Amino acid sequence: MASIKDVAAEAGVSVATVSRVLNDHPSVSDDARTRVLAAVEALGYRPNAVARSLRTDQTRTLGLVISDVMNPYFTELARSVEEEARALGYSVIIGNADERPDLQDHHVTTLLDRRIDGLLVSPTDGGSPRMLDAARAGTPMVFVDRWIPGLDVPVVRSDGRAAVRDLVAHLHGLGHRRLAIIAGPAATTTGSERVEAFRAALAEYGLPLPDAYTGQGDFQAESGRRVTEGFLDLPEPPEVVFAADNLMALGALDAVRARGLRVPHDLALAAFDDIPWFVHTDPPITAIAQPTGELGRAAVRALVDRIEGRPPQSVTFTARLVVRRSCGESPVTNRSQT
Amino acid sequence: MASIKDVAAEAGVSVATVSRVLNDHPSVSDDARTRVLAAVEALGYRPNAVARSLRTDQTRTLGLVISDVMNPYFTELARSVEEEARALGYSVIIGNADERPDLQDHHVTTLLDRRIDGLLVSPTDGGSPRMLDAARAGTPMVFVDRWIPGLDVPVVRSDGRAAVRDLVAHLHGLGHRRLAIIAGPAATTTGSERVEAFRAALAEYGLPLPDAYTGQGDFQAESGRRVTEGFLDLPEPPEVVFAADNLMALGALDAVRARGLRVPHDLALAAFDDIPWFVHTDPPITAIAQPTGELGRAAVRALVDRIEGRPPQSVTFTARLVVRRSCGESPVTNRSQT
DNA sequence: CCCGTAGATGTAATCGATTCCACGCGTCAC
DNA sequence: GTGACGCGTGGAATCGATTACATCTACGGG
Repeated sequence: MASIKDVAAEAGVSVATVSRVLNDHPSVSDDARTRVLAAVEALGYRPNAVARSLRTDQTRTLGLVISDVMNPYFTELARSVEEEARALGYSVIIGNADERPDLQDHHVTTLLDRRIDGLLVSPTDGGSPRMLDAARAGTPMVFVDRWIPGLDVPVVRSDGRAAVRDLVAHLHGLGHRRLAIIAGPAATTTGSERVEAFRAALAEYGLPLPDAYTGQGDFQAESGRRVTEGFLDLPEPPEVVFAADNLMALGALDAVRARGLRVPHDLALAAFDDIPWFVHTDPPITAIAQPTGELGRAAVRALVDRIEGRPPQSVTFTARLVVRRSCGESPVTNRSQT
Repeated sequence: MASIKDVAAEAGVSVATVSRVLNDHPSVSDDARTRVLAAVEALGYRPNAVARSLRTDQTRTLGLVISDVMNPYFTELARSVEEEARALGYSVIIGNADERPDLQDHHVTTLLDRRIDGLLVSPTDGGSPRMLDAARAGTPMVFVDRWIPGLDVPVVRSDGRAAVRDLVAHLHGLGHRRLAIIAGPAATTTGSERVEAFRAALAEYGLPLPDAYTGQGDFQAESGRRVTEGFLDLPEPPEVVFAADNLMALGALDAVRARGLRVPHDLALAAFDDIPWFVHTDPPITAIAQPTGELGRAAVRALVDRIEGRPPQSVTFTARLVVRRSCGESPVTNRSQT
């Protein structure tokens, strides 16, 4: 593969001049520029990004560490992150942590070894040592969706409290009184926040959230199934199950079906995180939708601001309730579009 | 950030010795090794992968260029690719082409500029110039799922002909005679192959595949919707629609619903590419399932073989039919598990 | 006792870019 | 006429690693 030296030789100039042409530095004669460009064309030369990175100490690459690529929410997040990054001239390397702290650490380490310019993280746990070190050492970093308290790292996320309140109002209006939740891991902010929001909203209606109605999940479908089975085995099962993410809602749906029961007739179901598929399930699932694309784009902008020396900003979006049919028929006026 | 020089100074040895310890070269004294390791620990030193790559001319990184990350089939493929690559000591950079040749080119260029060790591609079109150049220039490359004829590049894919035959048999057994297909872009191998397989299978039953029943899609949901609407507007609409990928099937489902019609009662539906969600749609969708995980892993192994100097092998897996309820009730004996 | 050899280590070249510094030359102002 | 200045250019240092080659020491055999 041709190097800058070959181009210089071909054009009859020094490597310095070639470099100047390539980075369009002002002081290059038209003549030299033309010859260099011709040589570049003739040799099919492309600058070696590795060498350039070594010298300039920047890779124009962002790392994105997410908890689970197979979760459509994160897939969409990853997609929007890549799009915005590309628009700003950066590439993205995605690390899939699969909700495992050890994998998360592995990816953070690898990304740091590759000297990525900045890190976008949706932490799986309370914060692995590697990540904390990196944050404290000043690696440009932004948390997205989930975050770790006590670190001076901007957070881009969405607030679901209002939407959870709307959801509980909707459920209460439908006559439901025994509401249960499948929570996410307590170590994640989204895991605990959603439970708290739900509990608070219930309290407004004077409803309790008994321990028996608080199942512990891990954001994966299987845990949704397991917890839901537990609920159904209760002497007095809940009337509604609220899953703290979309995958667990799917597991819950499976569990209900496996018993030959029906949603919403025998058990109503709602989920946090809306995804396109929820329109097509039987029945369509009522969910709380985050502006996922906005989230990803804002996170990238914050990170790039930080990298390029501008002050980065935390951003909080607002999630909203999308009513479908999985909680029972609702008054037409309360109906959102599919 | 500490460099190898700092470590050398701290340990009181030369950088050469540090490098030897790090790459566990045999001729290093125990004493030196201990001191170096202590210095590494003390400084929290991590080798700079960029510098290492420049010198050794290998990045231990694979590029994966796929057509659409949001398509669950490709998401799963990407996930299995990353897993296998990690197991073999490689990282993966994913490029999402969004079925756009220009984006595909952009990603191939960027990946090549970064001097990735090898490229895994599921081409969007007949082959962009950049890719053809790279293939001919000897860049280690493997095609996965889709491929470009006439290139000396191993192909890892699955053969759906038998499954398509099974599908047609299933449909014929259910009494359907007017079968239509939503094809993918003719420029992609999967686009044209699936139509051919379908046509051939129909021929075995003496059934025609009229042009009116051959809709042109682009592997995206919207095209499935559009084509299906066209079918429904026909004086004699088909009884079954076979979508050449999962997203177009979803679009078709939407189109049927939008007219207040029902699947399979008014129009039966089947899809190529099975995904977990098809179990949960209303009705569950009959699909042809590829061993996606196997595909991804085999592709990585082939590519790494090529990179490390072993002869790479093309691999073809076999897809299989998974019968659900979207084509009508079928005899219990013919029922696959969900 | 000396030489050959093997093991441990250091010096320096190298990978492919960027960039500081110096140099030559032409132009312009005084 | 000359000094100052600016432009275009090239030489060489540099980024952080790897590795060929040289050097030195110790040890064993003849």
